[in-house]
Amino acid sequence: MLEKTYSPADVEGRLYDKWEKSGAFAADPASNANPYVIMMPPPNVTGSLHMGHALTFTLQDILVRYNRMSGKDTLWQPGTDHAGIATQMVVERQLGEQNITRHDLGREKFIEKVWEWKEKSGGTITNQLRRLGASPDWPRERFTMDDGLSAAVRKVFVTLYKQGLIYRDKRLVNWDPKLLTAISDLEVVQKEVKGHYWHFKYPIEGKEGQFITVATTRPETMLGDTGVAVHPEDERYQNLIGQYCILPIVGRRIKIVADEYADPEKGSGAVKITPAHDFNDFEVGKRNDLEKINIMDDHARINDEAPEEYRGLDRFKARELIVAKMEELGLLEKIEDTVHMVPYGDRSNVVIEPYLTDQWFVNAEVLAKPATEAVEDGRIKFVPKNWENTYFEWMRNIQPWCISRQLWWGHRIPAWFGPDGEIFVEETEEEALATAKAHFGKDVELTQETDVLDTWFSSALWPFSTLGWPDKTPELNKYYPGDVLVTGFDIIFFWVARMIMMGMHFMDGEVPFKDVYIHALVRDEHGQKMSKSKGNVIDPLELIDEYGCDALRLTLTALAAQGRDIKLAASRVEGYRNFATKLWNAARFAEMNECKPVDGFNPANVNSTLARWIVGKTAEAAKTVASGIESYRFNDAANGAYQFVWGTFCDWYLELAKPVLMGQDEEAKAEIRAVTAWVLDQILLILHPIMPYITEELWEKSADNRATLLMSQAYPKFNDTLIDRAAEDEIDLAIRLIGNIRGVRSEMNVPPAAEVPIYLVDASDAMKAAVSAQEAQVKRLARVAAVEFKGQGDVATIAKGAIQTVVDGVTVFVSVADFIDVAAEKSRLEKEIDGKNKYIKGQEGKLSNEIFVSRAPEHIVATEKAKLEEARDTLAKLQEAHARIAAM
RNA sequence: GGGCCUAUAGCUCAGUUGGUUAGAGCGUUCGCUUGACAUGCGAGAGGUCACAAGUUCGAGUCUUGUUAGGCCCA
Repeated sequence: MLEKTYSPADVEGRLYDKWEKSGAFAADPASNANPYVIMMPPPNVTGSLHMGHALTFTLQDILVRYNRMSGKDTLWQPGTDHAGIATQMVVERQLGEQNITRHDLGREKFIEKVWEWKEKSGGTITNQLRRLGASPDWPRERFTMDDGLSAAVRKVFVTLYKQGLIYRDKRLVNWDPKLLTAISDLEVVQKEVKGHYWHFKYPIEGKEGQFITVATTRPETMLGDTGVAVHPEDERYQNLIGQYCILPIVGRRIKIVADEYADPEKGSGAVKITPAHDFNDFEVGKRNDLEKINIMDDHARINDEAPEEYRGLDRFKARELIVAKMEELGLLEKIEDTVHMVPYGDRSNVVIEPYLTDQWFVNAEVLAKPATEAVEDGRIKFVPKNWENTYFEWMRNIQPWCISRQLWWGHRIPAWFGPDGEIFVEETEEEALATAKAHFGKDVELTQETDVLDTWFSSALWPFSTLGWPDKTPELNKYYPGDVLVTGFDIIFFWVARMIMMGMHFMDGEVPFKDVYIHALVRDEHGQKMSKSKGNVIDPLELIDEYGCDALRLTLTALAAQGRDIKLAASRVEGYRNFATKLWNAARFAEMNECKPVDGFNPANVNSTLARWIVGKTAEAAKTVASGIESYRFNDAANGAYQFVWGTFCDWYLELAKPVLMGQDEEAKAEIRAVTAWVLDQILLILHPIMPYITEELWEKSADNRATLLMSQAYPKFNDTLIDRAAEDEIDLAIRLIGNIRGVRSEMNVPPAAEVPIYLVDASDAMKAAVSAQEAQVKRLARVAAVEFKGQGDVATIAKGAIQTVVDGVTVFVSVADFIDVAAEKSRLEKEIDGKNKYIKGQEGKLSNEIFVSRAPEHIVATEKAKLEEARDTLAKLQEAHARIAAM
């Protein structure tokens, strides 16, 4: 006997172990089945499960479980990425507790420590994924620093280098002066900050007392100024173009150049140019041949290029001193308050410095071209489609991708420098030495590049590196390209774009996946982004503990409508937990009534109307849920299942089945038992991708000996011939009748316990047959003592003490005797008559409009006419009823 | 400044190609220890579909504009 409520904590761990040990998660390259492949975007190895993960992995798991049940050879490739900066920071922090820095250890020892950390703590997120019920092929789990994946990284690097698509260059990069590494544009967050515009006067060379005024938000960079730019058409400065001014404090002679970058509307219209410390100035400097002077070291302290008194100072300290000095020199014209954007590192949260260094770059423009085309011509589809714009926007303006990082943890760049700085790029040191020997004509000593690669460089290879590339493995052959990439929009640039570029370049132009499903962001119930600092983070594991994994999964699925963020409140999860309880109790009811699956049961062969009706509804529900999942309309799938289970199966079918199950007709009882068990099984199958635990548990418990796991069963797919219109008509009529009776009873305050007779006047033979067939059900559910059919002649007698309602044009007298309140019944009928009248007026207006009748499609006109007729019919009956009441 | 998105019941949201009297969950009101379930059952109230104009026989749905909010990029 099932317990009264479902207790997730007791089953989840056990079932997960059972699944995992059974091997049911595994792909089978040797099978003949068509593949279905999702490459799990590898979470950060330092990460722990947050709500965004819960959503993305729930949706992926739904797709995977559904396709696996649908007979596909399914590969869901799990793994984690090595998260260069994040992981290095974690381990450094740990060392810091013992007052050790990574420099104390040295590179090799430090990396050993990182691996130790990974072995010990790197499994956190994958274990949390198990708690979510995720079903990837765990034995195939990969890590971006694996030997195999590292070999792929080297191969890709060397290939791109030899193709001229990777190069080393001295360019401005985003430099993180705390982490001491370059970071990508995408790891920089622009923050609005209150600051100042300092207006400095630079003396014009040879013109005593003449100045040109420039405004800056970063006074300290003036130490690196090598020019002043004015707009070429700015009349104020025409005579100064080509002249020089003398940079105060430094004393350098710098040129005044004409460049359209200078905005005549802004400040004085003249702008100081620091090519080595500003991205825009870098371009201006290039156009005007200005010198690039780097005035900082990698900690963003002023270096030896600057006058002595500033050397070694932090950039912000230098700022103060320079402003003070300018003021002292009488060259500070004014200070304005302003609000401007300042770049911060998303990991370190310090101000990022545009910094001139040697770095390695990928020529992304070349790789982006085919990757853009693949989306343009539909080989890759974004769902929802509008994200394609975001993708195009970025791809068409793509910048060189800086892939080197000044870290220790990561793939060390396979480049070696000869004694003269000559670069040798090879997959191994031996090859590099050999190439160098050929180059120099003798053995030389090489030193390897100390930089490592951006983590995204290796994760971009994930769709093929995990399958064994560059080896031509059976997996690579079968599982590339994948079916869909599921991710959030914030990762389109990091992941999607780069995976497409790399995939197409190294897999003969073949795309890495056909669909990209972009899901929402999970926010708190007020629509705020969840963040630790706001304290509004909801921990998915806590929700799982409290409400069960299935409740969380169903909640996220039901809320995952396309194109809208998810606002999550615990109360929603509670509601869906109640759904799990409901399902549990339906199964419990079935168990109590001995509804057990019958071998060889064929839903097409059931006889009773009720059975035929629920079989048809089940077929419809299976279709709704399946097509929801297939079209990535997860909310439709969840709501369709919810509606069916609660609104149809529990609220109506089980209630209608009760008279049979409690009755004496053994043959009818046997059929209802069999069909109930069958429907319940279908429900478990239909719901399994969304709610894997409770369904598996009920599957196990609702029959004596299940041969296989639910998760390995075939997903239900039915023929529409199972839908029986006649059965639908009969049951729907019964439902309408019961609904109407309940409605008027409740409105007229008839005590719920009172069982009262009803009379149907002038019912058609068909209606009589249907109502008679469902009499027991109507009696039970509408609390009716007896159902009788009467003619017009009986009306006078039965009207007494009756309230009246009209169902399908037939007046139903609900004989409530003493409970009747004539005045209330009269006004109730008047209200109903009013409503009908209003509707009829509208319909008449529509149908008397000749243009509507002539232009609207025939079937629309026909249905509108039919609706009008029906309303008129009902109105007439209601008016008669009202007249009778009024006469009392 | 450029781009994208959103505005429907008190709240959170569905509403795929225009066509029933616009739906759900939560909340709320009334009533119920009805033999699976009070994590429940039954019945109700609650909407000028942001605003304006247009296209159309017909607009929550399409077009344009306005307002408000959000996100991305500069």
